[in-house]
Amino acid sequence: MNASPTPAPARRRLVLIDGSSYLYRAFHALPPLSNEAGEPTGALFGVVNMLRATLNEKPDYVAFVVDAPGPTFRDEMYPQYKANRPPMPDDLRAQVQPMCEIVEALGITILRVPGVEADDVIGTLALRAARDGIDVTISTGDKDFAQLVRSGGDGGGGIALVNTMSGSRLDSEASVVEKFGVPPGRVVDLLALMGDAIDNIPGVDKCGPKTAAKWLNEYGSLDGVIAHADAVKGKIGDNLRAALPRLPLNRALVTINTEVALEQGPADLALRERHVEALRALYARYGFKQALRELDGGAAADAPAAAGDGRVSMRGTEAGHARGAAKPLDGLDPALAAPGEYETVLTREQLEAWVARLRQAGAFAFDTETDGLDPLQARLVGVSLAAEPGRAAYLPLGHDYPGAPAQLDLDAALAALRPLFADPGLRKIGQHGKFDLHVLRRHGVEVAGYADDTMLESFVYNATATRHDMDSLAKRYLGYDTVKYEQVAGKGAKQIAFSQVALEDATRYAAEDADVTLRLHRALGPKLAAEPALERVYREIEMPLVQVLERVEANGVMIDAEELRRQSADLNKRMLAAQQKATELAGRSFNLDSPKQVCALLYEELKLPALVKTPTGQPSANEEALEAIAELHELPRVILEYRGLAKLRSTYTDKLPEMINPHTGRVHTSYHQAGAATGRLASNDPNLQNIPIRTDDGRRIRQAFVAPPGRRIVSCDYSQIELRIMAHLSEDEGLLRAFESGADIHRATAAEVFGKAMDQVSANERRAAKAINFGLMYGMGAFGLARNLGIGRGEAQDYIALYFSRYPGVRDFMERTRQQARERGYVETVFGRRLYLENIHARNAGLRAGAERAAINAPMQGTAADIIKRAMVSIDAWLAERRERALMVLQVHDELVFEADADFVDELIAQATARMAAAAELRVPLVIDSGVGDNWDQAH
DNA sequence: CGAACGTCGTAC
DNA sequence: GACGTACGACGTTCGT
Repeated sequence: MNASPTPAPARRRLVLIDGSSYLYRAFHALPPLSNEAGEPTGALFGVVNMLRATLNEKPDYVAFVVDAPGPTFRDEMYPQYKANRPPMPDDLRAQVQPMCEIVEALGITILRVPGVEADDVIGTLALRAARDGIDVTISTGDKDFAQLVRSGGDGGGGIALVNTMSGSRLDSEASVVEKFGVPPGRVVDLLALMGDAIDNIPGVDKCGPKTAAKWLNEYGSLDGVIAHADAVKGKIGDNLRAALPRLPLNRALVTINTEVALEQGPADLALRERHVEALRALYARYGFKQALRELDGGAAADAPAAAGDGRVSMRGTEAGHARGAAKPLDGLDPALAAPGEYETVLTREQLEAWVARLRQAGAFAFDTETDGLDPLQARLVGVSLAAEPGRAAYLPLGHDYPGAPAQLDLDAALAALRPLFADPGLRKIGQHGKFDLHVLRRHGVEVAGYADDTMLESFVYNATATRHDMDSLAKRYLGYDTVKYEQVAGKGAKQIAFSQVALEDATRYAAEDADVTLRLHRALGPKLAAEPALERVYREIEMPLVQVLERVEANGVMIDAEELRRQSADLNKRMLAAQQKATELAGRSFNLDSPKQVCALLYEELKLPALVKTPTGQPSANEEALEAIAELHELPRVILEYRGLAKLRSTYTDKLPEMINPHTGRVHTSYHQAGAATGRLASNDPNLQNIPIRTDDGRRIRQAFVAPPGRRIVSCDYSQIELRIMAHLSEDEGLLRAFESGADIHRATAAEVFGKAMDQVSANERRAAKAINFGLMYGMGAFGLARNLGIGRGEAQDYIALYFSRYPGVRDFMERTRQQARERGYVETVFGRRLYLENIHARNAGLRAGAERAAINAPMQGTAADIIKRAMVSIDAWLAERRERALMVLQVHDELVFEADADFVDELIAQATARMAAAAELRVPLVIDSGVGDNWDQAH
């Protein structure tokens, strides 16, 4: 609570596990699994997972507490105590012993105290530890323990309650009040009134948690309720008066005894070294594969490296939050953590009130709900809106199920919203809003003033976090668990369309989306604003790009499906021939698509040498491996032939025609703006950024990317943009001069490295220089270069050394970059985009080296991404008045593809190349190559 | 039977 | 172990 200037030493932590509770709950919650020997394992499995989760939190002390056989003080007090509980099922009883073995092997102390119930052991230890300043977590499924919860502070530890099966957590008085309606001190009174069927304690008939809490808040305590029992009216009042005599006993029974005499104290419960071999045997016996893997591989998992020099790495702050502090997200505005109130808008009046409220607010968050995930085909089902945290509306417009309430007319409702969305002065906030922009546009609503996108805020703030979806962001930045889509619509075969979801559930889910988006923006906006460089990347590059990408996606690209079908047929013919040949050579049939079967055939049956290994150490059947043995046998070459053909057919010629949108007749990829950590876009559904070009068979596919009659395909691409950026960043004189002169850069490099005149450079020397140029940008070493060029490692090392002696600025730049990564924990692009390197201080040398390579590559790849994004925004602005004449249809990292009227091509090329070249001011010129044709292949 | 993982291969 | 960033097809294994 009280923030001290220097970080306080971490509190010691004790976890008390209610073993019996977990065993029972896991047994009933999980399906009756068994291992290969037929022994039941379901409950065991649940308990083991819970234990592993518990140990991941690295507690200092742990106890696994179970009931000892024999009567306890409660039985003496109340002979019927737990009398209606059935005997333990045999299948569960069989799991008790193995469970204890696993607990022991994990290094956890098992406590079983005769004559004392597990609850009282836990209560006693919890209180003692808290008094000693230890933070206590009680892990149980039993809500009775809520009576012990307290916040830490003033030298005392806190006592928190977690239920790992439901994921719920009570860690403060306030959270208990929120859940039960009464503070921890009144929980026993509440339980006494409610009774407990499981323990055979009858409470007040028809009195549940709500009534009990109401009475307690009215009369202060159980004694107060008893004193005023006559004042309670109605049937339930009679029930209360009938139950009066037993209420004091009830309270005694549910009160956890915290003063039991115990031999052990908290200090005796220190976690011991786990017994790996014993665990391995137990896990193997019961078939716990995941636990086994963790046992074998998990030890290598490094703790995330905190960034050096006291700068706040986002990763670092997260780790800090995660460490079980009482408030999961310190420093968060409490208004952003309060529960929300959501309204279903069904009437004209409600809608008008919301329209007024949104306009009044000057900014609002919105989200659309649809009947599908393809933004170019989905139909609108509803819209949600929020203008202040905690208050949101869901406007259902297409829910259709038996008994669905009447909803506002779609067109009328959109007509009411249209002026809001069209007003550029009214700021709109979304999460992955490109999707919603598509949907709204297709329903006749144009959006202006799309000002903030929380996905992009998160991406620019820390691109390293791989997920930027709303659920993850809410968890990460608000400590908030959202309602999941599956929770309202089901999953798998049982999933229903959102239009079938009951309005109540739909509102809970959809309105929350808008609410959480707004809250996230309130949380992330200031974080971003505190970093001016990042704020600029977000404002000046990413946000303007959203609408541009939306247009590029909506434009789509025309595909000649007939051409692809012809190619598929041709590929198919050749695949069959290759397959027949392979069967002949192998002497039997096998699945050419299965690396496993290929390996078995080549290395075991045919005894060919396995020269290449996969990253997991197994013999590989990849191209390199097959090439290596192609001299020894005909079969590898045939497999390679087959593979090349199969790849083209399955990934491209068969797939692309399937992806044609029936409404537009074109293919619309989706660009993922927060896809690549370096800032590059990623393309999917389908991926149009990896259409083949290097081989003739592959390149033919580009002939199917066409323009309609009277139009042409125009391609403009940056020439050697990443190398130019390397020249800019390194300020290496030789490299700068080479680009200044406009020479062929690989030839110039070869001339420098091999000490020749430009026109004396051989094809082979140029090839080597090109490999060096590219390899360096990826952080490649001598080994990689040697493999790439098929030369010796020593020779490759000589080339690299020679290169660095000719281009010393490049060497210095690379060293500077590595150093910056180590010191600050991140590297940045020319425009200030940052990439944090998680593993830059990893103890594992492989991970660390990988992070260093990424650090070297990211400024170049990322700057190139920034530049083309800026160019896209600029070109799109110019095209705004000329959309009939030309469309931007594809982006492939350093290339933009357009479709244009034949008589507009020259003007387009002039503008596009000029704007691409002007997208950055570097120390070298940006050069753009362009081409025109009837298809993408010709345009290159 | 679907999810997750491993392997392979395409692009820049 | 050894070249950065992606997506996706296919086979296989896992877990429900």
